[in-house]
Amino acid sequence: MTSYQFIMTIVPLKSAPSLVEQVCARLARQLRDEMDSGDGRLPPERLMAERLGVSRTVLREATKRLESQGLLEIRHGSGIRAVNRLHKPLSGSLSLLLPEMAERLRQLNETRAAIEPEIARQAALKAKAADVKQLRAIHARMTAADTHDEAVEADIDFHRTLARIAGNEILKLMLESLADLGRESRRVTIGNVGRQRAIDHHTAILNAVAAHDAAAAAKAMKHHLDEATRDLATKPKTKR
Amino acid sequence: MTSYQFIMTIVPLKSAPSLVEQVCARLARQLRDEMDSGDGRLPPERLMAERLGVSRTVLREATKRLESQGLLEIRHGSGIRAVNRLHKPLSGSLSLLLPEMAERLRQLNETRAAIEPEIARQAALKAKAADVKQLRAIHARMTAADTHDEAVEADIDFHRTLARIAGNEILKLMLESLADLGRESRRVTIGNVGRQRAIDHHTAILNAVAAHDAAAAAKAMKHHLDEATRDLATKPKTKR
DNA sequence: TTTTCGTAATTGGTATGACCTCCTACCAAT
DNA sequence: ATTGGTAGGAGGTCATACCAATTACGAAAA
Repeated sequence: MTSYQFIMTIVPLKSAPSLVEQVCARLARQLRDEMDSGDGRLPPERLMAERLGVSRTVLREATKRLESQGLLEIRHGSGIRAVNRLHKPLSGSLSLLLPEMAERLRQLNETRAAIEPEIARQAALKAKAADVKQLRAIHARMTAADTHDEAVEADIDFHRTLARIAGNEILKLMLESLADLGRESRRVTIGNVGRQRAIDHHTAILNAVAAHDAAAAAKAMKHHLDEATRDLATKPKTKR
Repeated sequence: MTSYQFIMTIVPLKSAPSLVEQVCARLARQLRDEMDSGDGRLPPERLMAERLGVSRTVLREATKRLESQGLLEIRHGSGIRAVNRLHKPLSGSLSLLLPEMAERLRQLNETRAAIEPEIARQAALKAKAADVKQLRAIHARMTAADTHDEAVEADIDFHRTLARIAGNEILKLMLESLADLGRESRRVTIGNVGRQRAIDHHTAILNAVAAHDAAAAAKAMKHHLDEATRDLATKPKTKR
């Protein structure tokens, strides 16, 4: 056995995690373990740093990172609180990846066409009575909306609730991440002319979900998105 | 007009962005504009801080955030360089959302079943000769793989390349983000028994893409993923 | 008693300087 | 040509001081 062979079996040492990394991991773990407690307010920076035995610099860098990950909200003068905005990082990535609006919308619709029929299908398989009731309430809200913003929020809420019912956290997170990207295009797809049709589409989807008809739900969702894609293709005057 | 009506039209002031936010935006913009220059090395922290007219504290917090977003890599003692790891944030979110392994795999497969047939379909519509040639090379690599790790990398590369060919950055990013989640499950799906079958499935997908048969590509991919899901359901002994 | 105003206290944001620790480049010795 | 040692560069951490936004509280006015 030569000395080279001995050296080749030595595994490279892994560098020790920095204090910032350690504090991040610690805080993330605590956030998960105590996620239902109180109003989510965290102690002040200075106190947390002291308790963890690190400098305020380390604590600040750690909290900044967790803010970036969508786990914390930091407010100047108010304090830090726990939030659940895990879609935020992907929204950020997508904005960086696709700065050009037209191409962003094209890819967005293509992506939605891939995932939302499956979401609708799963929702139809899994919906309970309370779920259907909630969908109807949102649907009524969208029907009764007085302003465009109200209609947009109801529309997004409808889709979001389907994702929740579908029970797949990954798809739900993806849809949530896409929501901000798609907000502007809804000005076209559910403007005065398109809104009634969107409402009709939602009705078909809702009925299929209530009836636990997975195939019909997927089909209705696909139809809804195909029509929206067509709208956007024929009305290129969306504002930036 | 009452004074209340006047007050109701006053829009709340938006707080000025902090220096950290401004530096983040500035650096992100510069990273995008100069993304092809050199080895991606950024100047030292102290120098960047001086040039931007801010303290090193602000610069550090900003770079930490950009690291968290997958745009930078920071190495103690070596410096900071630009990277493209936009999938990193979503990978992180997913790990936080789904700590439990079995449920993570179930949802992962469900998600892949939604998006990968569409990726295969688009790839079939858009593939050029060079794309097909690349897929064949990867395929040959997977066929000839001596170790499990080689096979896994080739498998992931095959799927990743289909996503690139498909030309949808959103779907590509999502698939990239899922790759780490799915690495362990491939120990089952392309272990010694399953590998030949996975290779056969890839062959069918590759042939459909080469023939620009979108429907066949989507169908072959769906079949591939359904079989993988079945494998995982019958072999629950995946290691943590 | 209720409402409004002013101020102190709290809490995050920024700057500075010092020092520690890891990594790289370079020179001297073998 | 190779190896070992060291200086210098670059990120990591700490402490302190001060700035800026928000909240809480007490006093004054209605």
